[in-house]
Amino acid sequence: MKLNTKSRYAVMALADMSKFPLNDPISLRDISLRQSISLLYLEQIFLKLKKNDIVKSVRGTNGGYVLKRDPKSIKLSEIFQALDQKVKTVGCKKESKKGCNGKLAKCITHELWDELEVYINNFFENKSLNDLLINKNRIN
Amino acid sequence: MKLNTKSRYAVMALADMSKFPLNDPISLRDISLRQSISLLYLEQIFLKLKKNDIVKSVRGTNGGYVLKRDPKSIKLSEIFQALDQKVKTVGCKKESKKGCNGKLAKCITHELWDELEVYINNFFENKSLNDLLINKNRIN
DNA sequence: GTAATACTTGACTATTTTAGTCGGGTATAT
DNA sequence: ATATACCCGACTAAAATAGTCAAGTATTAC
Ligand code: FES
Ligand code: FES
Repeated sequence: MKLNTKSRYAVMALADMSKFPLNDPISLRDISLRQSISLLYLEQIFLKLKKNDIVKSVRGTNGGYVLKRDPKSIKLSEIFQALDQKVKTVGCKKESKKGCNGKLAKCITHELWDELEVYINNFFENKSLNDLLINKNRIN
Repeated sequence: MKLNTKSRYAVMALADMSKFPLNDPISLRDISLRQSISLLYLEQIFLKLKKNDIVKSVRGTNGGYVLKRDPKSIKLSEIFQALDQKVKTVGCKKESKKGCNGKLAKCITHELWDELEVYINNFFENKSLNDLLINKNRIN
């Protein structure tokens, strides 16, 4: 089980932003330099964050992105969702009656994996952007 | 975040086995048929389970695999480990002093991802094969 | 003793996913 | 005007996944 870079970078970038005065637009270029994330990749990521109302954009010189809400109210689960990222531990389609084996009942392990999915989603549900900043006295 | 089929099948196959009288060898062919998992793939999986002392093999006619220990004592974490499967949510090498950004300190989000890793591993650590069988009255 | 069953092992491969890049935009402040 | 910075779709190299294949060996049943 691996976490992909897109989600990781998204959280990293947003965490970076929330260390600065809110309402001040922050350019992706700055984030890119500070966090060593490819600018072009960040653009892709932020487009999705914007579409999902997590940030808003300010165009033109001195433009950039601004957090749309208080970091306290931005849950990690929202960020993941914004990037179309899902925790998928079951092998079947949840909506379907069929199991991962193609048969008409769910397999022996279905319940287990479902439980795991809920368990992991819980983690994301209970973390806000703000929770990352408790250590305000860090350098990076 | 996705779970791969190898881990999923491994647990499924072992769960299948633990529903039958222990000490009776069960052939992969049977498991393959019952659980609709490719026989050739199962062979690959069981080789690793064997190397990691989770099952033992009995060759020849009426042979198959036998659980080496009580299902109560086989933790999911062991099964995953046997298949070289790791939960990896951090972007960096844990042992290294460097962060995922190549810099000399760990990044802003490192602690978060590390926490998540521990959290997920906990789930696997606290589940045994036996926990899957509480519903003994299932068909599949 | 020979056939059938079933494990053993390493190598190989198609497909999918990931982790980005590229090109050509548009809007805004100075 | 011009530089900055967001916007957007399409593209691609590389890695991971999900298997398959070939060529065995050991054991039991007849
Ligand atoms: S995981 Fe849902 S049926 Fe197997
Ligand atoms: S995840 Fe470890 S340094 Fe970024």
